[in-house]
Amino acid sequence: MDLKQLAKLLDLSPTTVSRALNGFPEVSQKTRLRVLEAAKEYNYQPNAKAKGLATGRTNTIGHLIPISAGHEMVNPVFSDFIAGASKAYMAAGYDMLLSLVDDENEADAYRNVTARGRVDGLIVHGPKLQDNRVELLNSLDVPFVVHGRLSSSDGYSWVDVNNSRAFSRGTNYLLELGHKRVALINGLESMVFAKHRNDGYCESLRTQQVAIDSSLLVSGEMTEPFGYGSARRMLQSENPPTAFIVSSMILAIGVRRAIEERGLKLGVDVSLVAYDDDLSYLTEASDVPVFTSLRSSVREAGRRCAENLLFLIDNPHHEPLQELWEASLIIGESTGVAARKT
Amino acid sequence: MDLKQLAKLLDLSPTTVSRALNGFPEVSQKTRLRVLEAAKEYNYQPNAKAKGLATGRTNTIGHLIPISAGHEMVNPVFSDFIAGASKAYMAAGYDMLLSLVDDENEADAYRNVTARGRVDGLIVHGPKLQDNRVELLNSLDVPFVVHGRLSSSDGYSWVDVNNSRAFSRGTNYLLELGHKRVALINGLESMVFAKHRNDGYCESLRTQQVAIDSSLLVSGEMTEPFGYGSARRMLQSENPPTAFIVSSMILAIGVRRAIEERGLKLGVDVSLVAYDDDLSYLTEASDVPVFTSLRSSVREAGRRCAENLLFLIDNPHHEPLQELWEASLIIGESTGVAARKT
DNA sequence: TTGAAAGCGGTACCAC
DNA sequence: GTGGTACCGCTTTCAA
Repeated sequence: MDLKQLAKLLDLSPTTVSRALNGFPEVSQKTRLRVLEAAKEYNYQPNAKAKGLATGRTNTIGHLIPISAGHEMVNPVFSDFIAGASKAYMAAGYDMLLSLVDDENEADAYRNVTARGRVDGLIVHGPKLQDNRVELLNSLDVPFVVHGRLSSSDGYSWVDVNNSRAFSRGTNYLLELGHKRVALINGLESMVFAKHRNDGYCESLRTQQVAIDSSLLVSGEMTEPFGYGSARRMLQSENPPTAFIVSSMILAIGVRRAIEERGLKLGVDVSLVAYDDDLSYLTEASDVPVFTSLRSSVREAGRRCAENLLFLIDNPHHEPLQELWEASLIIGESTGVAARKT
Repeated sequence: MDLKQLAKLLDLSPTTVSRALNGFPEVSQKTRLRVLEAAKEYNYQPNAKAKGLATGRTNTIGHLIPISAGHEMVNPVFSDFIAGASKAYMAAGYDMLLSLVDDENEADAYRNVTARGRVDGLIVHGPKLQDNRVELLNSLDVPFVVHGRLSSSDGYSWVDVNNSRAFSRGTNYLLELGHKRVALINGLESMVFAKHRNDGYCESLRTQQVAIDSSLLVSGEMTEPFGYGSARRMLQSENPPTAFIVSSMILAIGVRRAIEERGLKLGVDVSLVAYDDDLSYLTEASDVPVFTSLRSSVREAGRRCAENLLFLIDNPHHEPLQELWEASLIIGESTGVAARKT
């Protein structure tokens, strides 16, 4: 069922039917109702390609998700982010175009998707310290919102959680428990979020006059093996850490296993603060301090990015939207934590 | 830069340029080269909407991912599946349209996306015991491939891993270690994969003449809290299990924690077989039998689904493609396992 | 308030 | 081998 057929059925011109369907004011109430009713009855849906061709819009947002070229890892938090964004798009009548691209083809992927007119806007995932995507997208003249920040925070739209604050609080928390040797198991050094987390950790140690021991500081792929291997190595050293602050749930699984394997007891011998864990259920089950998940807040970040982008699409000359976001990251309120005094 | 401009620049008709670009044979080698070169130079990309409108194709595959309406959970394995599929699409020049839909709006979402002509085909995720999507999609006359199977395996295309076999092997493995009380922590009862896993588990017990104890059998959302709560309850009972077979890595995290909290030692007091864990690194680090990850095989499943679908799109009247897949699920080769004799 | 007709940017038939 | 032209399904002037 297309517009023409529907028009013929109603004995109206396609023009009028289109106007009625799109809520133009000049259509009489009577015809509008007739049209809407018929559209519903015949389950008419306008062809997206035709509509897009005519309007220049696609009602589609592109998400190009970077994957580490070597080991096609996808960060699992993306699924939560995507879930939040998808909801916003659905509500606004937008679709989501998803592509996983490896770093080498990234620029081409952006050029491609815009040149072919597939999207009205883009979400930029996984900003890195060396990142030219903002520059590229500005030159392509397409609206976009970055999830996270680049090395500079100026001149583009972004939504970010306050990673440095979260990690200084987490570290403070462990220091207050009496720990002197707090290890940081972090994400890849090239990622901005990891730098921010590292900054927070270091700042906390500096403020508390604790020397930074580089042997307690690692960065890597957020995988269970990396968490396990790093923690294991540290725990086997002659001067092991008594506490860990860890950058993701996946890493934390590995860290826990290393702790367990070493015969140490979590919360007794070793403390652990994991960044994006979902340990809320422990509040009922034990007396370790525990706060709720980052998963729901990543979903919220997805929603915010999406909504900001949709706004920017409708308001092309608006200044950049920037949200630094504390929610659910404040230790004592929501970050995943499982720790106990040594 | 559009076709017309490019044609004018080359002093050719749009027709010829289009033909040259699309590899039609009747174009002279000389013009073809000129055209291709110019296209590259001006970074010409055909407008996807226009092309789609003219050809009736969209070069887009839709993935409608069901989310449990209540607690917007996204199964994290989806990100791996998506990664595999995305790669196949990329190679074939297709894009992926992703939408998360809650169960109530599912049928509408399928109708919508097809009626608006947004996709050339669909991947069906998360088949349930009660599922009318195959029927619906057949009536909508759109190519699709199911990841998994419905209650019936006939008359549609699917790619599935042999869940029942994987779980009977896992259970057998535990029984051979001497366990008599093996608990199954499974996914939601409404899901077909959970039924298949349950079938495998039960079959193994039956074959080994071990009575099925329904108190050792639970189904639920694949979350850490559910795994934790279930394992905890079982371990506290007067007749606790000595081994667990668990339906996902996320569940296994919870189960491990319950074991640990109880003061039991994994691999000594209790054995655990987790279905989609990534414990490959343990092979170096310990002497428990360990096999590699399901994550990479879910990625592979994504690739297979995608490739089968693309084939079906090009061969509309081909009979259904059906792949029952053992790879990486055979205990002793690849399923995530961490267990030890009691 | 309604309709005719000209695009949007390609493809594909038909003639040359 | 190449070009003219109708058309894909919708929106949007312009005229009535």
